Amino acid sequence: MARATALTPLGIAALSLLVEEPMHPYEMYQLLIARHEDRLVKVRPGTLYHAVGRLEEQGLVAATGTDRGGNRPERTTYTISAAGREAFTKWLQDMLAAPVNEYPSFPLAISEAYNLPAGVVVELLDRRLQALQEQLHFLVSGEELLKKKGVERKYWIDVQFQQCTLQAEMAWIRSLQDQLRSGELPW
Amino acid sequence: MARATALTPLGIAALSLLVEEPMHPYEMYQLLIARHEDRLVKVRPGTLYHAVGRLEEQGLVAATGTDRGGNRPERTTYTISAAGREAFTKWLQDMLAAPVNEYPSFPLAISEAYNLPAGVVVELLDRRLQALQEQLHFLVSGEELLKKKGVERKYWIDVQFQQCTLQAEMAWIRSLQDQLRSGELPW
DNA sequence: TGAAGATTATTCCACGTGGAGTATTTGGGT
DNA sequence: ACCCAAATACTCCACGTGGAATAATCTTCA
Repeated sequence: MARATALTPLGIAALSLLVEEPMHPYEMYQLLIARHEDRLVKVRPGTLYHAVGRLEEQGLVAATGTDRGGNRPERTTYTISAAGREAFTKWLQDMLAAPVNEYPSFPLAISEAYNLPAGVVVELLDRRLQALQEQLHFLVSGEELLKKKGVERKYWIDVQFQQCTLQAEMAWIRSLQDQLRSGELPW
Repeated sequence: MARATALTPLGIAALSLLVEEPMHPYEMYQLLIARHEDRLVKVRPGTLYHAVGRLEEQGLVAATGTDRGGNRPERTTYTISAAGREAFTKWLQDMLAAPVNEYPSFPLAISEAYNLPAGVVVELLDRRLQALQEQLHFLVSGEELLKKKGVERKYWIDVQFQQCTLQAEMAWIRSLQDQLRSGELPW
């Protein structure tokens, strides 16, 4: 029940699963992958075990029973505590209400782009646009699948958000390319 | 001259400064703060020294002379190497050409938002909008200052990029709020 | 039947980060 | 002339991450 160090995204993902029902870390891992949550959180087995361990130390989850199937290593099942539910909703509220700078590296690359010749920058951004286009297609078809399956929309609003920001980035890149090609932006 | 582990953003910022001229870590720190580069990279004195140390181990920079002013700890001046210049432009090209998922936490928060009542979500997003509005103002006034000072535009295109993505996020949030308020999106 | 490979389930270690700590020195006020 | 605060210039430690290692069991195809 050590001091409350800030919750990590993976810790949040774990708590979110434990809100549904108690489970053991490896089951969390499988669920996160199956649900494609790894699009939103970096999911790595090693990190997950550490994350759950820390949640336990902080008293947000508790180990409740350790069954074993066959002779495999025994699986420890964890259950979320009242404090865990509280910390989870608190994190959620904080993250929705207050933006935090997470220092993505594309803006940094953009700001250093003047170190390269204009023509090269245009060409590199072309490649980026292609990759972004693919991501967009992926998101759109994913959305259609979810719609077809009849999954309630409130469970996948993040897909629309990602589409929205993706399109904004693409539009900006195109406009920069135009300005570089036309010479409107002196380089 | 150890193996080439991936360059970190702060390492890139350091290299970028050393492209201009040799200097010692603390001068880098001052310059990064003075130029407000800490908007794009997380700049922490401790981390900076480590970052430069690693660059040296990788042979991307070299310590060239250690003067001392007064009786203060001696300052080691670093110079960028040919390999350093190469690694720098390579990073730049890679980052411009290929998007990398950096797992920002707002999408995660969005995707978990269904755990809160619709009314609360709307209210939390209101607060977020206010904060984003302030950031936008800050960016716009920063832009005006740079324009007034006559700084060439190629040195601050990142400001426009940030404005663009900020506005996209705000627009999306407003549309989500509308859908929640009107009940168009069942919660 | 038997070997190869995937799956299950977890531990361990090397690395980068960031906050706190340290020690000197300059500048500003009284 | 003196004291305090800020700046200068770094070092160190605790923590989170992620990739590799481990080891057993289940599947699959010849």
